[in-house]
Amino acid sequence: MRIGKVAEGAGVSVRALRYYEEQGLVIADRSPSGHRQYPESAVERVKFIQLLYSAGLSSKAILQVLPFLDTLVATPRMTQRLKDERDRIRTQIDDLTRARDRLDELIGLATESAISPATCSASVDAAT
Amino acid sequence: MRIGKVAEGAGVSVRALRYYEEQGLVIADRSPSGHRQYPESAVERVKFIQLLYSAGLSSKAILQVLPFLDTLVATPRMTQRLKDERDRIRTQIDDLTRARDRLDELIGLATESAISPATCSASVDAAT
DNA sequence: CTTGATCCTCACGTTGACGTGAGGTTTTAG
DNA sequence: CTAAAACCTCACGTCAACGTGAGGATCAAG
Repeated sequence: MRIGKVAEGAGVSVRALRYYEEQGLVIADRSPSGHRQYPESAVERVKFIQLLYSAGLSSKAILQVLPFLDTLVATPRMTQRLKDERDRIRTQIDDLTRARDRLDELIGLATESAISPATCSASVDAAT
Repeated sequence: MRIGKVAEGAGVSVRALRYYEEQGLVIADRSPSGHRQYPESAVERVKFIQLLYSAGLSSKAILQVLPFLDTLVATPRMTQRLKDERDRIRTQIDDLTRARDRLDELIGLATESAISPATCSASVDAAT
């Protein structure tokens, strides 16, 4: 597979794939002419990388976790990193949940005050 | 209240408070000598701003929803913005939850392979 | 053989929320 | 009164994950 197809399949840009290689996250063979050659599995791998990025992991953090996908052997260091990141994600979920609840409150108040057409006409009626 | 106390109370840097003012998120009076003067309520306000930042809102987005806190009057535009951001946070929570679950899987596999001391000695026993 | 699509390697540009001095004034504790 | 602490305004630095040309080679189709 060439880079364009992988990009399309994984839903990322070609530039992103080159960047991932630069970071050591994806390894690509080269054709004699220098074009990158990816195995089919690269698409899934990149999707997983994207998942971790969207979860807020840095390239370095991903780099420390990815080898496990390949070898299925975890050093204590890798296991710890996995747990650390999971815990970080947990607290971030909690933060987001709090923020969402606060926004829900505000939206409640906002839509309440938005009934003002009726409320307003009522008070206008009362005023007249 | 002066800037240092607000920073301490809200758990942010002095620089951050100046930045918030620059963005129009916090308004501060000035003493005759030019020092910023905040009302007590500034601490809670800044905490709320931090909550929104940590939820991924940009300064501009915060600027569009904050007036509601002051006036308790929401324009349709503000209400829509509130809903948009809440929905964005919802999907982000979903993304994070998926990522957390994937990591939990991996941690499961990792700790499983980490029982290898016993497993290993067992297989060593079997091998001998 | 040619041309348009795809690929390559530099290498600088972008964005947001601050960090970090530089150089100077004001406040406060003793 | 004096020194340290706190404050002020510029204004440049940072960091990560790419975006965006520049300038050129390679590939697939007709």
